[in-house]
Amino acid sequence: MSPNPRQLELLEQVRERGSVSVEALAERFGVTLQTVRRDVKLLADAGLLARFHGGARVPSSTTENIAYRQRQSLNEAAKQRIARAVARAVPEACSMIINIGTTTEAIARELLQHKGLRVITNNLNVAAILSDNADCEVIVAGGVVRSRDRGIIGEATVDFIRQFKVDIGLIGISGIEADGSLRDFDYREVKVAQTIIEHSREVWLAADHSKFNRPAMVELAHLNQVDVLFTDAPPPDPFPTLLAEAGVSCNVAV
Amino acid sequence: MSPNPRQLELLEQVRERGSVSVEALAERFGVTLQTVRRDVKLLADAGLLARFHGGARVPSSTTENIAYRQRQSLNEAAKQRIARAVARAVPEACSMIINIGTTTEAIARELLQHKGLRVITNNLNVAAILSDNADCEVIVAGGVVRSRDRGIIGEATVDFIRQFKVDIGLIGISGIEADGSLRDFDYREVKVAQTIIEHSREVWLAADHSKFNRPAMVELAHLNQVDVLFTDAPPPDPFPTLLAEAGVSCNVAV
DNA sequence: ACATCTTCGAACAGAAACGAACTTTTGGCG
DNA sequence: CGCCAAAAGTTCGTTTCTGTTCGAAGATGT
Repeated sequence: MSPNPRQLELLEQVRERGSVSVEALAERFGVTLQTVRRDVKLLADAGLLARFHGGARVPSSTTENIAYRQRQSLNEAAKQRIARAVARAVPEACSMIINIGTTTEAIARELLQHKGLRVITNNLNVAAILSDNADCEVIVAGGVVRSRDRGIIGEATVDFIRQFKVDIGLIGISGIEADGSLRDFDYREVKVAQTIIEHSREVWLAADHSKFNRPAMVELAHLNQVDVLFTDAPPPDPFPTLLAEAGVSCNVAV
Repeated sequence: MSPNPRQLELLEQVRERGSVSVEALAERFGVTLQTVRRDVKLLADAGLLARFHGGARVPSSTTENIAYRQRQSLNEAAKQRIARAVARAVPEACSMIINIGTTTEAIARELLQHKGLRVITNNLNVAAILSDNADCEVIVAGGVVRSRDRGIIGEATVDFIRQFKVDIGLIGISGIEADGSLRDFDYREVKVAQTIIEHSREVWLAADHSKFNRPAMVELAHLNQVDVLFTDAPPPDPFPTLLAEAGVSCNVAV
């Protein structure tokens, strides 16, 4: 089978929103319900999506996973903008480590056209996305898979990442506090992120505006370990000062 | 093949716009539809673009992936039966290593209801499937991701797997020859499979009937390293004798 | 459990796209 | 100028896609 653009976009729609009704899809593409059903059946048979009475959704869907997908569609536009800005800044043929997070997944999608990348990641979704880029060597870190977001964490993951040293370490986080500390919720994920920072020549942080002043439990790092911050809106006080003191260049995506 | 200027520009057009209709291309170049089709066919055969009914688009390996998915639907019923048989045989709360293959993915789906499993895999798809089982610890092996089937292969993968010793090693293969040798196509995958065999207390082989007498390049192992064979039809001669000699118990799924 | 409203899927028909075979044009080259 | 080969155009039977219709299957509310 060779899927046509409509079918590919259908897939994208479903992946973006988690689930879409047949009717909405028919409307979107200006075709009849029956045609959408045919497309959906085709893609479902290929295992690329799952169907339910009235529509289609992403194939994997525990409750947790859906929650994650929904979080993914939160601030979707902001994430997209950040992702594009990051992708523009990434040179061709460089090596990177990319960690867990909905923003980093958006970035991975934007990197599909880059040539000669070598990407190490502890995020199954990032690995799956980038494995579609024939001109990108994807290395996935070993370790325990967390079902919530398909992140790979744990001691083994840390050991695995230690083997490398890359040009760019790209991390997403849960929160930045007013003292300049970067924080996350899961202790084991923090360990991985710290290792990524240590093994990157340059550290890029991707965080949309909702992350500023958002509290999280575990301290991961401090702003002065970061080289570039990518975000979607000018940071609120006191962050401009903090960023300047820490020598972080701030890239606000428009 | 030596593409003419029009064909080169056609390629460029497709890459720029993602996908273009045959008609638009014909218009663009002032030639007939048939000529465009000839060009498109040529470029598609060379793998430089993918075609769909009505036009052409970039050969995103989502497409290759779909080809893989379709292979998955080949002998689907047989694989499903094998998968169910394997799942019935897997005790609760055991540890396993599962390798690459469409059959092993079907098995992963059947294991979604098992409790207390600990699964190590070098297959991103298996990892993704089983991560939906909240009561299953999934460990993914680190290494290079092969875009064709999202298998993880290479030296790092071998090293990673060496850390473990599990109850059951579950492998799928490309072919079993009449001398009892198990074979596959990719050298690096074979290395991984060998390591899995070494680090499993018991080796289970899943192979549908199409695998018997199917030639493949690289020798992976021999039947006498296998403890149980799961298949969907009684093996043809001379395999019954071979299996008996090798002490392999054969489980034919009905 | 029943009635009702949706959604689904099979079957058919018209339209569009395809591919094979054949013809025409184009551009050397003796 | 005439010949030849390669590229492009033409024609036509075949395949693929899409919309339509209608009975079956699935959801929903009482």
